[in-house]
Amino acid sequence: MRLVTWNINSLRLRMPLLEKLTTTLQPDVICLQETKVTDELFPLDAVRALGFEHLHYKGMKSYNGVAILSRLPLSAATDTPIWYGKEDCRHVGATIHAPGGDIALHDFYVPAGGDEPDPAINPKFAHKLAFVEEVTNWFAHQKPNRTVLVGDFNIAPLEHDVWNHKQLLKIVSHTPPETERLTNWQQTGFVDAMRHFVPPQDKLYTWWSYRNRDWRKSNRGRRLDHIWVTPDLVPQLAGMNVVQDARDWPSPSDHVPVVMDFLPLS
DNA sequence: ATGGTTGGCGACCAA
Repeated sequence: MRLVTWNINSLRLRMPLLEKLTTTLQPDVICLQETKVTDELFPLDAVRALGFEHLHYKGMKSYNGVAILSRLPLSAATDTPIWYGKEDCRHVGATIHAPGGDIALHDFYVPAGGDEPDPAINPKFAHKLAFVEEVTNWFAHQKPNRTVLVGDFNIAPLEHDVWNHKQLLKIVSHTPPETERLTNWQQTGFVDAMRHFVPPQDKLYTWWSYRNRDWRKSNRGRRLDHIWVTPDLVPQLAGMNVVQDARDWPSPSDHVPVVMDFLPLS
């Protein structure tokens, strides 16, 4: 099974890029964030035409929005909480009925958190911290197995998940309050599947700001997108690929897709 | 300390 996570930054604008991703990489499941489209306006026919017959999505006008596109049958989760009391379309869950057995899948778009890393003066940062805490508590009260968490977590937890660790310690996405909370969330029972393939001392990015003339030359990236799995799935991990070329596709998202291959389950 | 760019929408805000 080939799984992709991608913050597409407007699904309707980037349908041609979704098609390119699909034809070149042939994923079985794609998790999208920032679809920026209401459910009524979701491009259902175009997505089905790419081979994704099984869908679960939740969108709103202008902001946020998450979607799971699948070639494999799925059952949409109905027990996902309303985080921070806001129905703002940052999480969908589903059970994927894969050939070797079911896999639970969660697709998250964690709040970006604004610019000022102080929850007392920045409500967006307070929202971000509380969101991660609530999600952590939810998973802490479960015994997850055969579970995959993906998405744009908007936090780069490790020193080499950013281009300059020291300089970014005060920048939202890499501050200690965020990275500590992300670690706590992960420790509710998950393994960082991307770092399973790339050692922590190697740089690893999935996002490069639009605000760079030449993103490749400056290479001021961050790893904001993640794939976590429960330990029982680690033996099934077969390969990982950050599709860095997608940052140069026509009219690109500022995030690139991350691909994870799983061996058949038994 | 500041500016750099993009998307969505509607005459700015979020990232």
